[in-house]
Amino acid sequence: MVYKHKDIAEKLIDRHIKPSFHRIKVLEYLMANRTHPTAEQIFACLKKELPTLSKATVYNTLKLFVEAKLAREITIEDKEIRYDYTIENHGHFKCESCGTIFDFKINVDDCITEELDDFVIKDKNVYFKGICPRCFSNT
Amino acid sequence: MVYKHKDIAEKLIDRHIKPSFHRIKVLEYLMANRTHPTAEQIFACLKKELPTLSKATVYNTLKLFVEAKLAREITIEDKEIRYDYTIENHGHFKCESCGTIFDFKINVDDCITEELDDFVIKDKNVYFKGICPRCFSNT
DNA sequence: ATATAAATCTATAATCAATACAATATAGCA
DNA sequence: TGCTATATTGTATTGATTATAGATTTATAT
Ligand SMILES: [Mn+2]
Ligand SMILES: [Mn+2]
Ligand SMILES: [Zn+2]
Ligand SMILES: [Zn+2]
Repeated sequence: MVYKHKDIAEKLIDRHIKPSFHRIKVLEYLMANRTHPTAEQIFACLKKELPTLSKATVYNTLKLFVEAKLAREITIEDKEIRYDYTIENHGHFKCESCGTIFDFKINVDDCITEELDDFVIKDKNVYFKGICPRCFSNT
Repeated sequence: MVYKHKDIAEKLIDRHIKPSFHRIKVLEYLMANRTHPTAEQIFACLKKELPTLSKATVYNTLKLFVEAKLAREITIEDKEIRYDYTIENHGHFKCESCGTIFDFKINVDDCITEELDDFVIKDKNVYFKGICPRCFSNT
């Protein structure tokens, strides 16, 4: 899928973020690469195209996006934060063999008790780990 | 609850871990403090009682425990790993205001689809974030 | 009991993602 | 054009975790 810069800029404006060129490029990357990349991966890839890009900008931009709910952080591994453009509720499965993070449908609201009735829930994450079918069949 | 060192040693032997004095103390701490402490917190507290204790020993010991499924890692925050003696499936809610991590009952198996049927699931974590009732009423 | 080997522990250095910060560049506007 | 606020850069720093090597304790054998 290819996104027009104008449309991406509009998404940023909707969230009251000024659509600078770098911000558009980072958001474009997230929209086009639904692989739950790390800040490092985003930086390395965009750096080729934008030689002056700074790592700090990538970190700053991603933090902005998360605050604006344009992206979500995946902390399935303590080592590194991964970023997901898809906000809608879904779970993440990380294959311990190949490292791939898969999405899966889940509706946790269906299985929580009234225990949390008085809690203000702002963020929900479901993280599974194990072996993916491809890695499992290669053993 | 107070635990006897002999009983704790047995738990370690069951998992094929030699029950050294320091290992017993760390496990005792985890059993007595179900507050999801960090390695740093465990170290700081035990250090008072065991002046020669090294931070590396705490880290090594915790890693051993996790591998042996005597404890589980909570990576709800990317900043730090927290440790939980309670293995049985339950969710974690972190209050963004006071930092407390609450346990809650949840059975995710009830709400996953057949999407993951071919995946080998070794670890399941449910992390919620928001504001706890106490902090909410103090605003 | 003493020697030898193995396991455990300590202390310190190294790692590395993330953050802080100060300097520079850019964009929007009078 | 200049002014001001915002965005970006480059680098220094942080801080949790890991690696490593030597010291100490524990176990085993003679
Ligand atoms: Mn996802
Ligand atoms: Mn818990
Ligand atoms: Zn895999
Ligand atoms: Zn609270």
